[in-house]
Amino acid sequence: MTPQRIAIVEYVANSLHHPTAEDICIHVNERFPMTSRATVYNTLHLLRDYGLLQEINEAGVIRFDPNIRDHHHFICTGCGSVRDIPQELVNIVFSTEATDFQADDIEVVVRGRCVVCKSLGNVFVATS
Amino acid sequence: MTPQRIAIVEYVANSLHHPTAEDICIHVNERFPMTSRATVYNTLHLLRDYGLLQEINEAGVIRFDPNIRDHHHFICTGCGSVRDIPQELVNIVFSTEATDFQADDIEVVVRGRCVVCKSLGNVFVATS
DNA sequence: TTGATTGCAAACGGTTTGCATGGGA
DNA sequence: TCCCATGCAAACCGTTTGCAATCAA
Repeated sequence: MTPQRIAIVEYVANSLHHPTAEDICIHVNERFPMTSRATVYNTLHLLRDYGLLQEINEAGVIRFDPNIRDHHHFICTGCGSVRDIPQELVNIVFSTEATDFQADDIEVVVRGRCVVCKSLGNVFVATS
Repeated sequence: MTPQRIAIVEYVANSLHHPTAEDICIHVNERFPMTSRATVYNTLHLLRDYGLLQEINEAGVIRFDPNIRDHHHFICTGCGSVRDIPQELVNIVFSTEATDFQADDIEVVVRGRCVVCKSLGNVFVATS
């Protein structure tokens, strides 16, 4: 456990908005300048391999989610933010009779507008 | 409508496995050598803009799906293939009372092993 | 002649890798 | 001493863009 790793873990663990690797790089560098991308990615992949966080790939960009319980995701089409939806709120009935594959995991992604973007009338804003 | 465009449309329309842009490039070049990536992407984006196909982004790679009806996807963790799941097979009950966002679209991704990988015992094969 | 389509090559952005350095056990 | 985390830079891969050549109307 090095200072850089602690900073990465703390930042991801305390974030509610599923930061991208780039977000994490920027914030860790505010506390520990000169922290390289390699270190950030290396640490995040270790955490993932140990099952301490989830990777979610949204539109080609990997985001990191400290919530490892079964849950689903809401993605705002206004501001690009990603939030968790507790498993309990989503009830899926999936008829497996007509299928020949073995289902190991079901992921639900809900897209729409968050309360802020809804009130602001944001319809689409590039996530740059 | 140029020969290249017709080849692209035919290939995507007749494919059941949701080809990537690279897959499409390779197949179109078998019929029309020298077809450039720019042409393939350009045509695919046109088709998408006209609503004639869907883009699905799986693990950072864009795949193209000629099925534009509402449906969901199964992704095989053995061979990486992607298949459609008809809307009718998936029944989602989503309680919106506890949420403050506006849900516009729900996407379900089922991961598991297809019938072939199940019988071959494939657990994970890199999709290269 | 005009506009759209094409091929090429370079740029782009996020991610991964190779390698030398340096600190801790 | 050995191992492993680190920083840097380059490579990588899929995608996008700029531009000149070409084709059809």
